[in-house]
Amino acid sequence: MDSSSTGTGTGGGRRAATRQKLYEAAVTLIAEKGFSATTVDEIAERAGVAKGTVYYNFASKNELFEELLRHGVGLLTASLRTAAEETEAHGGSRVEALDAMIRAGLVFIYRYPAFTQLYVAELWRTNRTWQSTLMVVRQEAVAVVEKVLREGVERGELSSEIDVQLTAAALVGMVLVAALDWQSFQRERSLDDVHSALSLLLRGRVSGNR
Amino acid sequence: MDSSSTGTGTGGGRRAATRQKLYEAAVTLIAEKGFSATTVDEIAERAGVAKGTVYYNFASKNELFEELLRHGVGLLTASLRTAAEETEAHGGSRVEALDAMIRAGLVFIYRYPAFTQLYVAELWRTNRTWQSTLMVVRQEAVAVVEKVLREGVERGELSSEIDVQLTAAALVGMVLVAALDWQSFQRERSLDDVHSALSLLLRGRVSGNR
DNA sequence: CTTTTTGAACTGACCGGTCAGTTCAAAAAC
DNA sequence: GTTTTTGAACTGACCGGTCAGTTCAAAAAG
Repeated sequence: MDSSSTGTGTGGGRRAATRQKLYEAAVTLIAEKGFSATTVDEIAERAGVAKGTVYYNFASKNELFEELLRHGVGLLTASLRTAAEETEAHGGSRVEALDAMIRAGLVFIYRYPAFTQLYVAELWRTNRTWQSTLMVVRQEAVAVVEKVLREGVERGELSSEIDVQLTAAALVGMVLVAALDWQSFQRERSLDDVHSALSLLLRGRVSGNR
Repeated sequence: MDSSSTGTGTGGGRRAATRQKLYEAAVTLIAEKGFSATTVDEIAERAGVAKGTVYYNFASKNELFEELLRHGVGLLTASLRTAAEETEAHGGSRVEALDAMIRAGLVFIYRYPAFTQLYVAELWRTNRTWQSTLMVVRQEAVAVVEKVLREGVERGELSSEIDVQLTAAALVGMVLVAALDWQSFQRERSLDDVHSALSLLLRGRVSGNR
């Protein structure tokens, strides 16, 4: 039993592969139409799998969704952490680490636009159904940004006036919305364009003060 | 005959009052549960109105939603424009105008959290149903920010390096996400706290460069 | 002033259709 | 031989939209 303990990886058994297919099918459908407008039959069909298989792999439509959330945010935080650590290893400043994380965030959204759409659409809902799951994964992701901000303040790279929590939220929002807008309404721009614009804001070079 | 010609306002006839009640009922329900999880029966019940009345006032559930979107974003853009104009009238800089608009945005989200949740949840969906409506109202709101940015660049207050469209998106995102996070996860903070944090970022005082 | 008429606004029971979730015997994969 | 998948059948609840009928304030008629 439990041959799928490794979770996602390609090495996983048949089971893991099926779950992956279901994730991919569900994420695009739910991003397009929302959770409750998406039917289990549709998910199964797009995944090329029988409906019974969905219920063999997940207890319910709800649980499929919650595990999808955990799965996706796990990928994001891993990516952010890597970006921060690599900057660290190369002796970069904390501002450079934040810059690298912005880029990592953009790359993630570029690769998984559907997941990002779905996450944004659900995060601030007053709904009790999966809010606990969402709060946990959100905190996991935000904590990575907060940590780097705190380090920046300690080292004197960042103003000690800043409110770490609120600034973290603002930075995340900046990246999230700029990236989604880029994907939805300004497809012609390059990732570098978007990254430059955000980098300018982060480094305080928009209003050319002082 | 035709006593309801005035449309919305308080002076409007019975019809306008009913529509207003339906907007208020729909906005909270849809923010909580999403569009398709919200039933017309629920909306009618919360508005204290019979189901038939919904269909007397709106062609469909869909149209009710679209008019709700237009209504809400109309309020927002009016508020943003006022903030910008008042700064102008007092001889304030364009950066101060942006700052005032950030505040106006926060006040709006504070007053209409449900509408904001719903807007964010729907804006970047790949759904074709009401995307045209959403694109129109979004453009209306973003244009106000872009205009002030452009003026700032012309007057030399803002760096000419900036990309107006992307920076506008980033600023909007910053406000949107910081405010929603504040409302959802950090209720104890004051509006001034949030405003200060965002103002710092706008004015480039986070990374104390130069 | 009183009676009658009008029609916009509202009501709520009802209908056709849909969906999540369950079950299970049999096949396929390992 | 065990695990996983299949796919069809079934259920019971729910939902968007319809429509025949009701209400009532104000206009028209007397």
